Amino acid sequence: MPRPPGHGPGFEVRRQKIIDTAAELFARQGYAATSVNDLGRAVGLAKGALYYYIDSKENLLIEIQSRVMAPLLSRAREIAALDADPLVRLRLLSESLLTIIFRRLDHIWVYEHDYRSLTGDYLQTLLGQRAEFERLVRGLLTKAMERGSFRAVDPHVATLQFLNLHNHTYQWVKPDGHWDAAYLSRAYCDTLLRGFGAPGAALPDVEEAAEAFKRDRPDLPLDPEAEWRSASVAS
Amino acid sequence: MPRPPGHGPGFEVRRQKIIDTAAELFARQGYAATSVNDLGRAVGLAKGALYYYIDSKENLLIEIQSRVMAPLLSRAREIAALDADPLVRLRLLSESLLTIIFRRLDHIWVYEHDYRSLTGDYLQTLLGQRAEFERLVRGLLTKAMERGSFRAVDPHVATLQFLNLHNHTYQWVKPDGHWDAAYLSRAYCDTLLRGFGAPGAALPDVEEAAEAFKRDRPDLPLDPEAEWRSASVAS
Amino acid sequence: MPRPPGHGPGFEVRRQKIIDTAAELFARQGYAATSVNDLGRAVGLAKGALYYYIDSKENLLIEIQSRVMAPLLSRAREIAALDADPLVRLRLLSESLLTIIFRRLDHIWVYEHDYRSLTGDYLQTLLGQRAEFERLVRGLLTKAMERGSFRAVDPHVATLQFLNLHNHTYQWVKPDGHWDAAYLSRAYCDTLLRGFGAPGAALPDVEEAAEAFKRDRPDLPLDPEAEWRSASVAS
Amino acid sequence: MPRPPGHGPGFEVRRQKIIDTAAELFARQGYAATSVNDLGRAVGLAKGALYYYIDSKENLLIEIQSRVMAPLLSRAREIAALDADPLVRLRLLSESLLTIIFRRLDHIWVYEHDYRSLTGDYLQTLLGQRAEFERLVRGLLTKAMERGSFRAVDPHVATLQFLNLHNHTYQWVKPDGHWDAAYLSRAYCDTLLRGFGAPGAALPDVEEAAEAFKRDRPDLPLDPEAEWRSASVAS
DNA sequence: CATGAATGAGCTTTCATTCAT
DNA sequence: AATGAATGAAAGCTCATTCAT
Repeated sequence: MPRPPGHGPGFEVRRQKIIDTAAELFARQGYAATSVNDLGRAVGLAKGALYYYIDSKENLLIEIQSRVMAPLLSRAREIAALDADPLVRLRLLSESLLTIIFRRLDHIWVYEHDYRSLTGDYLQTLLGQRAEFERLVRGLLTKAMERGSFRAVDPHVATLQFLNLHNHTYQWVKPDGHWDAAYLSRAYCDTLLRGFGAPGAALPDVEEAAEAFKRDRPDLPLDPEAEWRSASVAS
Repeated sequence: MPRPPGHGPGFEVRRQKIIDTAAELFARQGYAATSVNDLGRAVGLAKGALYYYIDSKENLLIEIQSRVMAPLLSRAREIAALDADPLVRLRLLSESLLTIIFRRLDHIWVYEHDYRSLTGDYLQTLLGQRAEFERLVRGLLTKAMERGSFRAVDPHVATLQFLNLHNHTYQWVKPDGHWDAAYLSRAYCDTLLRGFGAPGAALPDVEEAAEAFKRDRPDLPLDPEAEWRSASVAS
Repeated sequence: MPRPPGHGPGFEVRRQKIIDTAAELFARQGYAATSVNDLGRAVGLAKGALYYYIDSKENLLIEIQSRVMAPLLSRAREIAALDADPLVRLRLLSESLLTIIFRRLDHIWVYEHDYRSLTGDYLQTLLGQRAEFERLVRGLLTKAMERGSFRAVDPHVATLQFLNLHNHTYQWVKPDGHWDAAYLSRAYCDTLLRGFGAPGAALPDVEEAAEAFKRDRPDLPLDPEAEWRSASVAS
Repeated sequence: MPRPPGHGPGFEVRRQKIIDTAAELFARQGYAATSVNDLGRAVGLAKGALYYYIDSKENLLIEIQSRVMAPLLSRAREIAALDADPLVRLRLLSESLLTIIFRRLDHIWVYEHDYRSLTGDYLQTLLGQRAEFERLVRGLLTKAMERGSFRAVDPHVATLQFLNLHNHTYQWVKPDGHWDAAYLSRAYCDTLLRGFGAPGAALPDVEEAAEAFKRDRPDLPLDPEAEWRSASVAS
């Protein structure tokens, strides 16, 4: 997103801080119920000054959506491409998704709640990205069925169960509670893998395999460096 | 909810129509983003005339929430009190919940999305009712564990999985699609009962038992007569 | 004020009741802050039915003003024309004015407070009537000076003192308190007659003379029959 | 009343101008009958911009009431505490009150007419301040009776006469007429002191004594510097 | 006589956005 | 880089009034 030329070094830092704060407010009060005034007060900047950093209120919403979508999709692509049992990949994908939810709960609230306030092109882009994520999940589930690990169920319905189970978590999770992403991911996958599992099939030790991957690549659930690289995600 | 005295016979009919329309608009655009003007245009009434039927915009939200909560909770209580295997009761509860979601998708959107726009007493009441529903689910899950049908898992986490799976459905379901509430309920419970099931336990034929109940009481998932009786739910 | 022809016998009764109630509400809440709805509720009539009896909200204000002005001015003319010492006539006029204030405090509130909400012709008429009342008072005061009962003071300023003293009473008087119109009138006139009195002049026993008049004509302060004859007052 | 931080130098000036204009409009049309739109038009500002300066319409009313009450009560306290004959103090208090009425006639209109539109805490505060003022007057009248300067009359009724006489002046006075506060005060006190005076008592030369005080303290009737300092009045 | 229903203008207030400085 | 000031549109809601029945 190109800016007018000649910005000082602090520009981007402050800009990111503003988006952070916006996510917090939008999550707490809703996008429509949060005023630009509220945001200005929260970041300690007069309304006029805010517009030096942001283009519009809707643009903030877009940025927040991107911040969720970009790392999520980039990690999902990577995990789906791993050379590992589909069950293990599902387990890793689950933890990656839950990790983002735990780390940036407010962004997720906005992502889940207010994406329908978006209009025009960006909404289309976003829906496309959501569809891609869904396809990645479905691909793994289908592979597990083909291998005989899972019963033959409608892959679409199975995918939606996977997504329901994970995506609704933001509604009640508390980031500083006594559960973490790894714990919940294990519990969810326990249910799903058994639930989808073919009657006779002996499921591999998914947990151990996932552990091994995470030992090698601690950034696998969520890259901490590029965490909020809001670079647009090529679809 | 008694109205000021002296309203003609058409009053209540039109009033219900207005609430219906409001649910539709709120679902599509969000509560905060829908103006009373929009609603007036949609029902073909000037803004002023609208207020002849409604008390306030927030009151519409309350009515919509009640229309979801009242039948849901009343049915849930009844099902939980049935003399049947907890697994069967879970299956019936699942279908009841999904039936409401299918029948009044727009109400559910509002119910799930905009309950945080409520203020004051009613919000407290609503949260209390949601908590009661959650307790009913947890009670059945716990009983299934005590009987040895389910593995010993954290009942709280199990409850949340049940709710995640069902409650997120509104996000993608299409009421006129090729799935119905019974089909989805079967799929969800297939996953959950197997997923939670104790390794050696032979699960009973839940589907057949549930069918029997529904044959006897076709209104069990959702009473069609009193469907939207928005009578307040005694807590 | 001619009505559409063919009104039943109860019409005028109910109409008067409505004006009474309006005066009560206007006095309590102010003319602008009282809605036609409030009035309807107070008289137990739907808004639509009200307009069968009244022409408009402003018209109510006019009627209330008339109900004060008509008896006040009619009595004032009569008293001013009496064959009696000007001091006695002032005393009788004072009591007449205070009697109206006590009897219809709410009308007086409206009269004093909201006459400026009137527009057009009627406001002019009303101001003319107020001026006439003022002239009657001034006439009596002037006569008292000419006779040497009063010091020579600016008659205009003296008149305004008389009016200030009486007309502001509505602000704090309580009709069911332990003072009545006669008591206050005596107190006010005590102050005024002594205050205006010429240094050497021996003031007559005004109280006794006034008593005599009232014995003969108990209706002198305020005609109870024609009390609210809202017939328009010829100016 | 500190404003949100960071207002330019012109802010307070314009703010005061707006309150002035509001007083003018409220006086002419009444508080309830004056719209924020009217006010905006009168000060040449769009409705939205007005709210940059004011908090609410009711707040304007509060400020106007304060502008009357604060200087009035502060001066009244000071005068009541003077070491002088109660009659002289009454004379000074009278002139102080009339001076405020002359100087800010529109504020007084609002003060007298629309105080009942106030709600909540501020109304209570205001009524308390009005009661205090009344107590100060009554105190002086009582002292004059104790000294034998005045006849023994009901102090409450005497107080109300003092207040009626002065407070109703706003109804007809014209600030640019040929009378001023000093003239009217002299006339009113002439009437009251003689009217209340004990039969045999030789009243001191109140006018001369009052003149002496005013020569020493030209700001005694009304401090011109802090004239509209709307600082809250400690009760 | 009286009602329920409707309207359109107006109310107070908040909003996202702009811009000269 | 940031501010104070301004705008015009729109928000939720109330109002006086009308009228078919």
